[in-house]
Amino acid sequence: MNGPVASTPRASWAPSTVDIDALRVALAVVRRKHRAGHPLYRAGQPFRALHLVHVGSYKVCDLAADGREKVAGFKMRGELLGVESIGLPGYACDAVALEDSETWELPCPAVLQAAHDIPGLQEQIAGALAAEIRRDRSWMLRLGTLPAEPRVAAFLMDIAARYAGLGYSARHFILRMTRLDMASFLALKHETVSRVLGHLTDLRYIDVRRREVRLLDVDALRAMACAQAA
Amino acid sequence: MNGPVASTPRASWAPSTVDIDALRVALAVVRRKHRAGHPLYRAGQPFRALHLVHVGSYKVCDLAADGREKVAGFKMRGELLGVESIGLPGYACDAVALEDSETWELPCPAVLQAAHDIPGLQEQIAGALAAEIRRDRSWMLRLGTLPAEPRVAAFLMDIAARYAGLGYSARHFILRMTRLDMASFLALKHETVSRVLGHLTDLRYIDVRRREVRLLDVDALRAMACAQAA
DNA sequence: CGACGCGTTGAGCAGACTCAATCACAGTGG
DNA sequence: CCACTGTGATTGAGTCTGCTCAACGCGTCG
Repeated sequence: MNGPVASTPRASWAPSTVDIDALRVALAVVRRKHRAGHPLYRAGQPFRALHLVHVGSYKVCDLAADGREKVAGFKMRGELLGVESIGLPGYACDAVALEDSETWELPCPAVLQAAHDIPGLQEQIAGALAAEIRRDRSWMLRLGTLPAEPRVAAFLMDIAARYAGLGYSARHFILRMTRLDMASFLALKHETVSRVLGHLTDLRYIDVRRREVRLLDVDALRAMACAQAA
Repeated sequence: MNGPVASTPRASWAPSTVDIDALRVALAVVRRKHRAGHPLYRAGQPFRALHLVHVGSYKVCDLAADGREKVAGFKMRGELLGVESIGLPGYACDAVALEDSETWELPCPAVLQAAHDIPGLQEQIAGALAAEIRRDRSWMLRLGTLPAEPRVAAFLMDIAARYAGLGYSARHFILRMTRLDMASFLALKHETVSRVLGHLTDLRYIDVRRREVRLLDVDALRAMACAQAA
C-alpha cells in the first residue's frame, strides 16, 4: 500500500483487517447479504455493529448537509465497514454493495467485550482504526499533489495490490465500481477518468474494456503514480 | 476542559480529545516543549507515545516516498497527536510546532494498561480515532467537491469553531500557520490562498492583516463554505 | 543594515471542467 | 425475437479556474 514494507505486523499495514479468527471465536456472527446497489447501512441509521466484508465489495459514501457527496473508499473481502461511526449513535456515512455481496455482522457490545477479554484484540482494533486513518491520509496526499493521470494510475495500482493480497491476479481484474464512483473517489469528473483510461491505453500501459482491466506495463504505471509530472 | 459541546457524547464530536482527567490520574505525564518550527516527532522515529497538545499548536505533515508532502491537519490545545501511528514501529508522519508549544506525553504501554483498567476509556480512545477518521473524511469531501474560495471559507470557519471551543473569540484570531501550510492543507497554491483571502476582504466578509483575521460576515462565509458555487 | 522568509499581486497558460452528442450494453416487455 | 429504454462509457469542442512564473513589499532576525 504505502511502499514495499515487509516484516511488519499485519494489522498495521493490511487494509482495515483485524484478526478475524479471534473475533470469530468470540462472536456470534450474523451473515447479511446485499444485492448490487443496495445499502448495508445509510448515514443516520442506528449504529450497532461493525461489518466484515466476506464476499463481494462495497463503496463508502460521505455526504454533506447540502447534498454534496463523495465516495470515501472501496472495501473488499476481509476489510471492515463502519469503523468511522464508532462512538456515534448513528452511522456517519453510507455503505453500498457494488455487486452481490455478503458481510459478517460484528455487534458492537460483543466486540467491546471481546476487546476486554482477548489479549491483544484491543490493540488490533486500535491498529485497524489507525490504519484507516493512514489510508485516508495517503489518498489525501495523492489527491492533493497529483494531476489526474497519476491519480488514476495510483488507483489502478492500489486495486491491483489489494486483489493480489486476496490471491487474485494483480494484472487482470474487474473494476466493480462505475466510472462515476471512481471519479468521485479520485475527485475528478467521470469524463476525465474515461479520457485518462483511454490515454493509458494509447500508451500501452493498460488495456481496458469497460470494467475489465489488464495492466500491461506495471513499472510505467508505478512511475507515473509517483511522479507529479507525466 | 473540552469545549461547549451539548447533549452528544463528548468523545464523538470533540476534535481528537479524550477524557483527559481519566488519563491524567492513570498516567505519569511528561511535559515536552517545542519552539516554533521544531518537530515533536518525525516520520520513522520510534513510536512510543501519544501526545496531547497543552499549549500552542502543531501541524501534521504527511510525506510520500518521492518527496511529495502535504499538511494533513493542524492540532490545537486538547487535541491528540500520534494516533495515526498506532500499531506501527515508527511514526507515520511529522508533527511540527507552529509556535512555541507544549505537549503532554502519553506513553503507549501506560495508555494500553489504562484502557484495560479504566471503564469506558477503551471506548473513548476508539471514539477519538473514529473522530479523526471522520474529520479527515469531512475534509476529503470538501477538498474534492469545493472550489478554492469556499474551501478557504470552510477553513476559516473550522478554525473559528475550534477557537470558540477553547473559549477564545471565534470572530478574531491569529492564524498560526503560514500561507504555504494553509495552501498545502487545502490542496491549493499559496498564491491562490492569498488571492482568495484578498477577495474575501474585498467582499467585506473578513479583514486580514497577515496572520491576523477578523470575521466580519460569518453568515456569508458559512453560506460560501457550503455551496459549490460562489 | 542586509538577508531571507513570508505575503501579495500581476500576466499568461494549461489542465480539468462543462456541455453535449454518441455509443455500448443489459434489462424489459411486446 | 427484437424494439425500446435507461444507465454507463466514450469522445469532442470550448471555457474557466487555479496554476506557473515573476516581481515586489513587508518584517523579522541575525
